[in-house]
Amino acid sequence: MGTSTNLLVITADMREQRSRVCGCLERSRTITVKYADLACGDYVCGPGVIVERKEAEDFVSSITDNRLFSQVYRLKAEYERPIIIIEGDFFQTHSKISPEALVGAVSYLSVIEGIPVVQATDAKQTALMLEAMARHSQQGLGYEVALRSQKPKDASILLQYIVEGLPSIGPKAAQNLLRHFKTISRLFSASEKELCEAAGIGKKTASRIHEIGNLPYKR
Amino acid sequence: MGTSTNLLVITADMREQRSRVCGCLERSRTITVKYADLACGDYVCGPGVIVERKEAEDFVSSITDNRLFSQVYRLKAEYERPIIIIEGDFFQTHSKISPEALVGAVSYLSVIEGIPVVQATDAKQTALMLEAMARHSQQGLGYEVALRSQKPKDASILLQYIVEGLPSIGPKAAQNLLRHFKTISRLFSASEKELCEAAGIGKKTASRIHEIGNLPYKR
DNA sequence: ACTTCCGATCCTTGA
DNA sequence: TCAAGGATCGGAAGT
Repeated sequence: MGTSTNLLVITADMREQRSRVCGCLERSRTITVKYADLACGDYVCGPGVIVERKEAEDFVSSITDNRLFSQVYRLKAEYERPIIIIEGDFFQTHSKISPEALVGAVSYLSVIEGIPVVQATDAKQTALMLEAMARHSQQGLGYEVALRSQKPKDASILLQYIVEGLPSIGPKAAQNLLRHFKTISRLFSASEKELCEAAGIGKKTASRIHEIGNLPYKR
Repeated sequence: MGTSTNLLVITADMREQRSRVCGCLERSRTITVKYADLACGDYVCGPGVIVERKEAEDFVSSITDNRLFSQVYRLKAEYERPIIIIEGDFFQTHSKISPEALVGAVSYLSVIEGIPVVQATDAKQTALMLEAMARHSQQGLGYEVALRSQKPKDASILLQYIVEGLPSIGPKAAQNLLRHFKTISRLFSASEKELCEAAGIGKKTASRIHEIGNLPYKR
């Protein structure tokens, strides 16, 4: 078919510049690679399409140390269609993580977060995949793309994120505190006794929170 | 064991009944397998979650004879969240299809259709995956993922860490804010104008901080 | 992601 | 009514 006309652009994160994937992409005739400092993700393949590329080892360790989940949170906040590409076989890493955890992670991403998880065998295949994604998202396939609707960006999750910074406060306690005090400002002006009134917050936790809120910064 | 309470149901298509996948599923303690004549797809893992399972060879031939696309159409028409599981390595089939076409198909499914394409090595892994998907779609995670982890222990660093949770506030700005206000409590009770007095904080950042500190939590 | 472990919270008892 | 005990929840750390 009388081919294509428009130039395809992929914007890659600076840190990926020296990767084999970028090497392959730059060799491609149909793709122009640009570089930028991306706040999250590694490759922008088209409007709203962000790809986070992870080598198998890195995928596994990002599960282990919780990086994956905060990354997903940011990807979803900034782009319509985040995609994760895993390079290599993550069941074959030398980590002691259980297979259930790996399967669970993929299921979590697909079912709960709605993020496609694509597996590639090597950098070359990743590059090929990125190229196809760029083509699809920039030129479409002849008809309009029906993207799943994205939830309106939720500021409440941001508040929770901040409150979770407090020691011994996880997601549950953060939600309870915010439900009770409504705003962060009020949360930090509350007395120890008032803090106890929030569900799940006892004397001990209350005093810890209060202490930190009023602890003078030394430096 | 005390685990869960509600049992998980997966509805499989009749034609899958004698497959190894169903064998594995039926052996599972947590899953109940039911059978039905499904109009499309192979496994219903939860409300709106349909899985189409394809062995590598079948995946490839479904591309060449265009079956894949009509199947996807039906899956999307009937279910909220279609997922495709490919069993085996589809780059290793005996078909003459080009790698580009394979990669292109996966990209199409992910980018344009928003359908996760999950690769499994064998029937057992497929079963494991189905189980996780059933659990996630029927019961959710069962817990909440922590937005932040590895909180620092040292007091001053902790304060900085908390303040860094604010959007567009990095280490530098956090330090400046804390030096100026000394405590988190005061920082969050400050007015917009007062916030500007801290080094490196302009009108825009100040208003952002103030906004977040007084933003009511919705949930 | 999952599992395990431990401390904090909450709930019941019983004096 | 309140303190002591145990059941439960939630956070943190490890795989």
